[in-house]
This record gives sequence, structure tokens and C-alpha cells, in this order.
Amino acid sequence: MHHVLISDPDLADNSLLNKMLRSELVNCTSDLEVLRKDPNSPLYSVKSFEALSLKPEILKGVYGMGFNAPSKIQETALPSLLAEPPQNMIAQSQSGTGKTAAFVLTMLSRVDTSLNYPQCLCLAPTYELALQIGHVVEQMSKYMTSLRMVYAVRGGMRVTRGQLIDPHIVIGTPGTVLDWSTKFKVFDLKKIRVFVLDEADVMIATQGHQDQSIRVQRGLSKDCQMLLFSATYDSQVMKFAQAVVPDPIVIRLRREEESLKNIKQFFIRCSSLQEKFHALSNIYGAISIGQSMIFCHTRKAASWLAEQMTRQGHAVGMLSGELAVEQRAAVIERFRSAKEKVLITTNVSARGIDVEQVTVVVNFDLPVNMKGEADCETYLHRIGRTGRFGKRGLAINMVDGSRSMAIMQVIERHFERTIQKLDPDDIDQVEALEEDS
DNA sequence: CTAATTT
Repeated sequence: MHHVLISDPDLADNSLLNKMLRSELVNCTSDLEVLRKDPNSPLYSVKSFEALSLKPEILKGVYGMGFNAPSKIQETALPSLLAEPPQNMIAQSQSGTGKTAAFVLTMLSRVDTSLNYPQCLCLAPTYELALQIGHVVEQMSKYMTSLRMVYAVRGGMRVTRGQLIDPHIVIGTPGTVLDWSTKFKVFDLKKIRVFVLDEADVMIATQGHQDQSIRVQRGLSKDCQMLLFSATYDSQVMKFAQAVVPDPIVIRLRREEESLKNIKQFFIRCSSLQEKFHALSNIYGAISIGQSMIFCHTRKAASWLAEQMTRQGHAVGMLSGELAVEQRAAVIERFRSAKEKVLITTNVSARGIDVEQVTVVVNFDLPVNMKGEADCETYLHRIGRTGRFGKRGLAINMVDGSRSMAIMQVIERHFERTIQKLDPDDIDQVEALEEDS
């Protein structure tokens, strides 16, 4: 039945879509919390991509990516994302649950490829994340032959002041997008119909990219659909988000710690930097960890550690903001294709980066904020690089001294999950863990 | 120099 309907070109029509939504969809799942302006209006959930009456070429792209059925967040978010009139959304869902596909699907559904100007705009906090989102756009739009996309990132395409660009979708980092839209005027923010903020909490946080993201947002038309996605929003940021986004549907996980269920967390107590390095070197010397990411607090620490590990004979990659853009693309590509199994990095890779083979995350330095306090949001994002899509993962925290022990305990209490002690000399412990996970 | 962002 569905297939007959999909082949009908009229199905792109949203009034038909709405009819279908009302007749075929069931109530939303119980572990998501949904807040709306009018809590009495019906809310729908969808169990198949067919039920969304997507354009056939988009549906083909979705299946071509190996997606068979909507993920949990997609079940609830997609009907609202695609409904007419467009609705704004603030969505929270754990790492690796299909947020990117959800908003890319929305952009592709709303774009009109017969109009040769940008209609969808997506902002991400880093260069690597912008590339990753772009890859999802490319795959999902494989059968939309006339669709064009462009990256607005540092070191990317050069533009000329006043010379309008014609891609339909712009993916970029905040500074470059702001330059393109306001300084160079190569596209009109007023013509954007879907605006996506990925990793939205860090994009609007005072200590993050707030200025540039909000300046872009203020240039948008009143009726532009605004979508905010992230795995985490601290209460302040959520409050600000709700003040900035008009009448949003808010979809949140009821329990944050759900996302930690499949990740085993450990700590190793050390007394100095040298000791941390030796403990780390022991771990990597004794066992073959699939693929892993090691997070450091500073660029300097990351390049120092990479050098030390290399000297010890480990093949490692290093990624931080001190690299040139071309180098960054090369490093992430080598890591993705498992040419290098270990990536030593900073918070530049804490969010969003999706490399399926990553089974271990090491916090060589625990994440702290500007004030030197535990940064629980970043912790969750970092260890969320593993255990994606319900797979098991391992997180190892290197603790040196009482201050970092206190930081770890704050994190432990925040998530109400025990972080077990690991003896750095007892490698068998780790091996057993690895087999487990 | 916390990290990221600022073609």
C-alpha cells in the first residue's frame, strides 16, 4: 500500500502528508519528554520511513544509507519536523541516535532545487563536524541529482563580495557563515527556510559560539524553521534556547544517564604527568584496543602526548586546532579509515565525530570549564564517541592528584554512575574488560 | 593560550 502512495507525485504535498500522519501514526514513546505550546494538540510518532510520505528520491537515499526504520528520536521528531506549517524544535537525544539524519532529512524535504539560492543553513561548532554532516547530505541526496551543497568553513571555498552563490544547502562554521551572509552578502539569510544548529548547546552558550550563531539567527526571516539539536543542554542553556526560539516543540530524554548504560567507566590514579603517560603506555603496550580517542586539555598537551606515544612505537594521529585545515581533513580521514587506530585530540573532537570502530575513550585530562570545574556536558560528549547506536564502549579516566580526583567525583555524582578504579599495573583487568565490551 | 570559531 505504501509503495503505491509513494510513487504518487502529489505526495510531496504537505496537506496529504498531514492527513497520513493523522491516520497512521501512534502516540510517542514514553521515555521521551515532549513540551509544546498547546499540550492538548495531538502528537504523532512514526514507525517507518514510508509513513512520512517522503519524496521518492529521498526515501531511496535513506534506504541506500542502510537505514531501515526510524531511530527513537526520529520516530517522534520527524512527524513534527516535516509537518506543515513548519514548527521550531529543540531536541535533545544521546550521541549516535540519529539526530543528523533527522535534520538532514528535514532540509532535503523542504528544499526546492528549482530555486538557485541557499534555502537551508546548518551551523556546526567545528570543521570536522561540518564535513561529517555534509557527507550525510551527500549520501541522502544521492538521487536528488539537481541538489547542490556548499561548505562555508575556514579554508574552504572563496567567495567574492556581492556575487551570489547558487547551492541550495549551506553547511558551515559560525564565523564563515556570518561573513558570507553579512560581510560578503553572497546569500540572503531572509531566504533561508530551514536553519539548523547542531551541537546547539555549545553554539548558544555564553562561553561558546554564542555571538556569531545568534547574529546569524537574528538575520533570519520570521517564518524560517529553526531546529536545535544536541545531546546535552544544561538548564541555563535550555532556558536561553527556549527564549531565543519562538514556540518550539521541546523533545528531551527523560533520563540523561540512559546514554551511559552501555559504556563502562574506569579511572586510573596517578600522581604526575609522567605517571599518567606510563600508565597509558602500559595499556596500549599490553592490549590491542580496537580504535580509540585520547582527549587532552590543551593543544600543547595533545601534541606532546602524540610525540611521546610515537617515540614508544605507537602509530597515533593527532588532531587539534593548531593544524592547518588540509591537515585536519587528512588526519580525520586516516582515522576514519583505521589507518591510524589512535587519535590524540582536544575538545575539538569531543562532539559529534562518529567513527563506528571507536571502542575506547581515554580522558588523559578530565574535561574542565573556564573556571576549572568539572565539565559534565563535555564528559558525556567525549565518552559518547564510543558506545554509539547501542554498542558497548569503554571510558578510561586518568586522574592525577586530589584536584582532578575531586573533578572526577563531581562527574561521578552528576551521572550517578560508578567509575571503577583500575590498577595501572594490572593489565589483565583491562583485557577482561575489552573482551566484555 | 582551554578548546573552538574568525574565507
